[in-house]
Amino acid sequence: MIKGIKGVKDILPEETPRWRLIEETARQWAVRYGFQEIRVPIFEVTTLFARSIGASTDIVEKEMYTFQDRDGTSLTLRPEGTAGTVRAFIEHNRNADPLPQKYFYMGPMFRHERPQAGRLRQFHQFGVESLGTSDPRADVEVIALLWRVLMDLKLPALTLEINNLGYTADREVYRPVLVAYLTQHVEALCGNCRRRVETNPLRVLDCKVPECRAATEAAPRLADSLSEQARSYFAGVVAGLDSIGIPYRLNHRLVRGLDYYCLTTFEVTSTSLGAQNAVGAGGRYDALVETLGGPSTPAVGFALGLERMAMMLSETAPVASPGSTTVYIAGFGSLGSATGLSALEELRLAGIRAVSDFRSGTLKSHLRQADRLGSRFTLIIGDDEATKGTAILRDMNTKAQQDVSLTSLSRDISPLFRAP
RNA sequence: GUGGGUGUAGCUCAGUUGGUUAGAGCGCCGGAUUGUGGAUCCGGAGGUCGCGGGUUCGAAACCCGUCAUCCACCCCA
Repeated sequence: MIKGIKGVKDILPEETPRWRLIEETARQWAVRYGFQEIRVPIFEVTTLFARSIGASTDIVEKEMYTFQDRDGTSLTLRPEGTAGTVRAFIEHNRNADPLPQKYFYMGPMFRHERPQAGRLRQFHQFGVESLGTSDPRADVEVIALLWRVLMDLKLPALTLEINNLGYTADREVYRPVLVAYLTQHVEALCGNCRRRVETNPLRVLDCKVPECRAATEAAPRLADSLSEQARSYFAGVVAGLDSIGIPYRLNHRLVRGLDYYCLTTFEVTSTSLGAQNAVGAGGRYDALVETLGGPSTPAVGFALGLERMAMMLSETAPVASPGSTTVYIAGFGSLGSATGLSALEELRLAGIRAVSDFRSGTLKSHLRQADRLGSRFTLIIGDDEATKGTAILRDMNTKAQQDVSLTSLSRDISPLFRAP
């Protein structure tokens, strides 16, 4: 038997209603906030991701699905959505259009990781990018959108945390200060963090190991090394969130895993998720457009993990059965089944959801099918009815039956499905 | 990449200290008199016990390997 790939899942019909709810909610809020949908390719040249995400990040170093095209160029299945969106923005000269350009996207992403709860190799994200505004209110707008989507879906136990990463120059001031402190306390750090002191000291602050957390409790804070400009920008974000009532927590340890972030970063986690507890996260990335060869353009964005949202939603699954709007056609006997087929088509053309089971040859088995499918009505057409040019319409709840004429079928049945 | 748990019917799982035709519930198909569903009763289909070796008179069970899957580390949405 040919099986699916490790970490790549089928979303079966029982789950798709939940997915549609998530997607439609996200789309609706994005549009309300003035974002437009963009659809970018699922694969790009490898250098795009290496340059944007950061060559020394885990994603680029060991998680990308990279392969050679027939002409030898290196291509990669997108591990996230920002790079492609920014590439499209540059390539199509969208900065020549009225700014800001605000996009949202939805679709599969690919990362070669070891699968676990809430982590797959093909997973799905909804994301937004707001390009061209360097006002704190743009950050607030994006965070608000993120929060509203999650609130609308009533996802449980959420916390929004934000932090100020400052400008690149600020971090360069802070880095040696932090490294000096960490070197004094190396013995207290976990093995991983000892290595990180060299490679990526900021991430030590984000370590979950209790010893590391204790050791860095008294560490000098990035906030104290920030320029006046960075501070006042962040103050604007915080004030904006306050004024529109978005609840957040400051977390000076919050460090994102992608290199392109600066200033505002944020993350929403849920305690109902397991180890992979981040539902959505994002931040500002003012330098990225230029890094990728475009005009200097400030930007903010976020991404939401759709699988993780679906996991949380399943606890309060609001799946409605479609049966309440269905007519089941029970056509049996040689003439009856032929007539049933045309009745099916007629109702469908009239906009009514009509189904039948072509394996059923007896009225009894038809009714069992109709019941199992949860159909609201069954239209019975045996040979007798077919010769008379009529059918019996049975209400499956009340068992009331009435004759209907086959010549006026859709006209007679349509009113039954009007909203009361 | 590292660690731990689990692999028996479509699904959820039993299966005694190794013992002969491997079970249940749900689901599926059919029947309970001729054209009327759900309940009940009856019957039926469906399993290389993940795979490959080994121990043994005998393995679903014990041992080794392997694969898959789940969870965790790591990392991230």
